[in-house]
Amino acid sequence: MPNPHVPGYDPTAFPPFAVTADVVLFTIEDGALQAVLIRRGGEPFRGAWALPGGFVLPDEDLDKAAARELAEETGLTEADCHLQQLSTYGDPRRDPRMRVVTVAYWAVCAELPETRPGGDAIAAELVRTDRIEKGEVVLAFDHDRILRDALERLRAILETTALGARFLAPAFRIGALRRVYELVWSTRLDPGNFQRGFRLSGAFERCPNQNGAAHKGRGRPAALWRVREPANSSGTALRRLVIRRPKK
Amino acid sequence: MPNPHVPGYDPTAFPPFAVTADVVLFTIEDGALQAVLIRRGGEPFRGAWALPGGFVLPDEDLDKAAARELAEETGLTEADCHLQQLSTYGDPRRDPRMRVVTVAYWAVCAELPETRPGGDAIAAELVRTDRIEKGEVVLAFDHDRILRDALERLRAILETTALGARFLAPAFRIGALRRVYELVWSTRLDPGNFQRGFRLSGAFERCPNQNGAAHKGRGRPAALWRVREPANSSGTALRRLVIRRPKK
DNA sequence: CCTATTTATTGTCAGTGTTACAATATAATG
DNA sequence: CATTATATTGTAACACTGACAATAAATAGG
Repeated sequence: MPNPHVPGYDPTAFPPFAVTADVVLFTIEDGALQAVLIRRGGEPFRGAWALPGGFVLPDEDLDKAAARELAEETGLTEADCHLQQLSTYGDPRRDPRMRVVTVAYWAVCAELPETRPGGDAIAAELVRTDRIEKGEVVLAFDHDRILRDALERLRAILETTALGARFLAPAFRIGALRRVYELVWSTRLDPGNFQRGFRLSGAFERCPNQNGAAHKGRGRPAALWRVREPANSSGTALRRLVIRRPKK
Repeated sequence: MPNPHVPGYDPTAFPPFAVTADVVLFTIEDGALQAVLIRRGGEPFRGAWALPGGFVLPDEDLDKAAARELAEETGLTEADCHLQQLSTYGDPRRDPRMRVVTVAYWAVCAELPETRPGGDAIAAELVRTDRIEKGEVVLAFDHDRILRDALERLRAILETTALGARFLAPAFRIGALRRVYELVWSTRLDPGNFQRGFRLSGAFERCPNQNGAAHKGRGRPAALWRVREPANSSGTALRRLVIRRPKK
């Protein structure tokens, strides 16, 4: 079999590379940004937390592999979450057993199902990202690095897209979205200014049945909003949002 | 050999994946943004342009593989250019012969050497990116898509980092850097406003030997500048620059 | 030597966006 | 009905942007 680039070069002469897809799935629960992790049962790194993921199948696209692994380990379908490639990690010693190149993805979802479509319970658990950033939680392989990179990407992307809304149900209140931003950025945002940026962005629209669900709390009930032109297949083409992350 | 994630799963049962590293190298010549490409000699895509690249070695890091391929095909060392991972492409049918996952990189250099350190001539040639964007040039495999993604990344990154200076010699004039921006963004920038953004960014400093090389042209000679804290190993930590890309 | 020409650099100013903060509105709770 | 909590609107100082004008410094050509 000829080489795709250099003639006379035989790739089968090399020991095979394994290619995996790992997913950093973010969600918000208990007022904190959380990552979905799985506790390792076997060696190496027995008992450590690891990202959900696994081998890319011989005839499977990378994106599909990530979506499949995510579905298998969390029960989430492609419509439930935003899934996007992050980066690829291929240090020769990142897995002590063999050469594994992993294509890392990051994802955002509103709520984690308790059970899979099949019916059996989800093995995945939630771990607060602040605990990981403080180094209180041990992650297997180079998953700590991957998760930090994903966090950085998530924080950056919130600044320019309406992706923060993927942490919430399709119909949400502005205050809830503001709280998403505050949690992800670990900062405080002025409600009035957030409101203005939110409206001027043009990325959202009022829900028609605004009178619908009143909320439980005390104060003035907020209007329900949703993302404009939602579910355009993958949700990639979200409009530019103009909410700035404070300098300090 | 056990599976890194799912026990009882044997990766060697699969046909092997080949992993390659391909590089989109940008440079400026003849007043145009150019990409460095190689003309394919063999099938498939004989005669089409392709990105420089090749197989990752069994015990080689991805970044090192990209740097090695770049050096082999263009004679550039790591210090000569900024090299950064772009994205990974793994459609099962992207190479008709076998399953090849490619980790794509993008790079920026000031000047392409004529000969390799070894002494033999460089096979790589320059192709104007505008011709590729217009579809006048046929690229092999999915390299057209990769190149377009790299272009998008390059344009975005110029907005927030001082990376544009990597298109130039270590000591450069502000006007030359402005011309880089204008070429990459296909736009016109006000010299005065560019000057202000340039200085306020704090990313640059005057060269001590400012009186050094007077330039050839007619008008007032410009001062020479350089990037602050240059060559911090990889050049990743370039300061945030505040030059905005015009809306239209 | 003088003038035209070219590019660099500084200055200006209106328009616009941002930030911090105050004020008002609306409904639930006790 | 007062209290409370949140949503929403208003405002004024301030910073930044964009278009353009003005000045500075050199060279080329007569």
